[in-house]
Amino acid sequence: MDSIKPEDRRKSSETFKEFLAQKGLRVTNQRTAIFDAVFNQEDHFTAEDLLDFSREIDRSVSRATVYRTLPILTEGGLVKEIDVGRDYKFYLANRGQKTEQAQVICLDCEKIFEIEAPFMEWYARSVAQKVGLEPVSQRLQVHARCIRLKEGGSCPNRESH
Amino acid sequence: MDSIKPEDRRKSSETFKEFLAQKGLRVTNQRTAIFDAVFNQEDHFTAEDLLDFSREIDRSVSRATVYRTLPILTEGGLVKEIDVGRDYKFYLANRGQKTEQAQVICLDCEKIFEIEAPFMEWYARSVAQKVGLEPVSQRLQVHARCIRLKEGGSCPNRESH
DNA sequence: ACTAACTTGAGAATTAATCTCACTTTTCCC
DNA sequence: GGGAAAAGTGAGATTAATTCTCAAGTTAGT
Ligand SMILES: [Mn+2]
Ligand SMILES: [Mn+2]
Ligand SMILES: [Zn+2]
Ligand SMILES: [Zn+2]
Repeated sequence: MDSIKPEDRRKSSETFKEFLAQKGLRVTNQRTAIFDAVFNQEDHFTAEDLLDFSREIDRSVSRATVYRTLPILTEGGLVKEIDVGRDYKFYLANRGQKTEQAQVICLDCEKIFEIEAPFMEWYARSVAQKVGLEPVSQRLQVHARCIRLKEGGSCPNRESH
Repeated sequence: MDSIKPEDRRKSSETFKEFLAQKGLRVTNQRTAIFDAVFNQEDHFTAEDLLDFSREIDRSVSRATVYRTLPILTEGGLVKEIDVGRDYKFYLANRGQKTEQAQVICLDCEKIFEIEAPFMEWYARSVAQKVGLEPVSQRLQVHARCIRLKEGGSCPNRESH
């Protein structure tokens, strides 16, 4: 449906080179492949997913380099790291969404939705204030079920949401 | 400061026996030790912590049994499981607090505070509704810093909070 | 081109959590 | 009280995401 325009991807790729240069990091084929793989994805992906995607671009990418590159991307704000309490993490290309987003995890289809949560920062601040602390970041996760599927049957993972 | 009264502990222990019986589970020394260890703790603890605490009560408790018992306690609502994104979980004796609690994690002293977060359920509902989902549970985590300690120096982990 | 510093791949290591299975313990019936 | 079946347990092996090690390959200035 809404795939990424090649021009956007190219532009992002330029940004990435600048990003690396600016941090004194070298531009390598592997890092570029990983970066491109990240921004090919519309949805959440795991490190292992990313290894596969990256290898479709550059066969030589290794698991170690994926795991080494992800922190660079997340700390640089290019990728969002999401931990919903499983024993592996999810990642998401950061295309400049709002910071006030919650994760709604459907218990029926396991899908994760990034949903705007207005005033979340303000709300978190009001909570943290109670112990004399100042928020640096906050996250809200909601585990939920389809309103429709009250009884048996799986969640319509497709267009339903 | 506010330690648990022996009578309360004994009462809880009775509740535990009923709890097990009612689920068709057997009352063993190990389970009892683990339960007592849990309710000796005021604060958050890890599975490994709990192993130590339990062994102080019954030397024979094994790691396997701690890990087997924790799900029984959490599913039974006696213990609250808390995942703040580290690679191990925390647990907390459930003494019947509000369900609307957020975790505020101090980045200076690593301490986790369970803080009341009024209207959190309502708020989560308003977010989940946007994708046609109905909340089953929700969690808000706030990473924060001491308002005072803007520059160097460690967080006064003691009475400060 | 030269080279120092950086980066990488393969596979070993780490570690929270789970699993296996021979051996106990608990329950429950007599 | 025994006795047996079912449930539970400990020790140690296993799993699996992630991190580490280090020899070999690359990058980016000179
Ligand atoms: Mn986790
Ligand atoms: Mn793990
Ligand atoms: Zn769904
Ligand atoms: Zn603190």
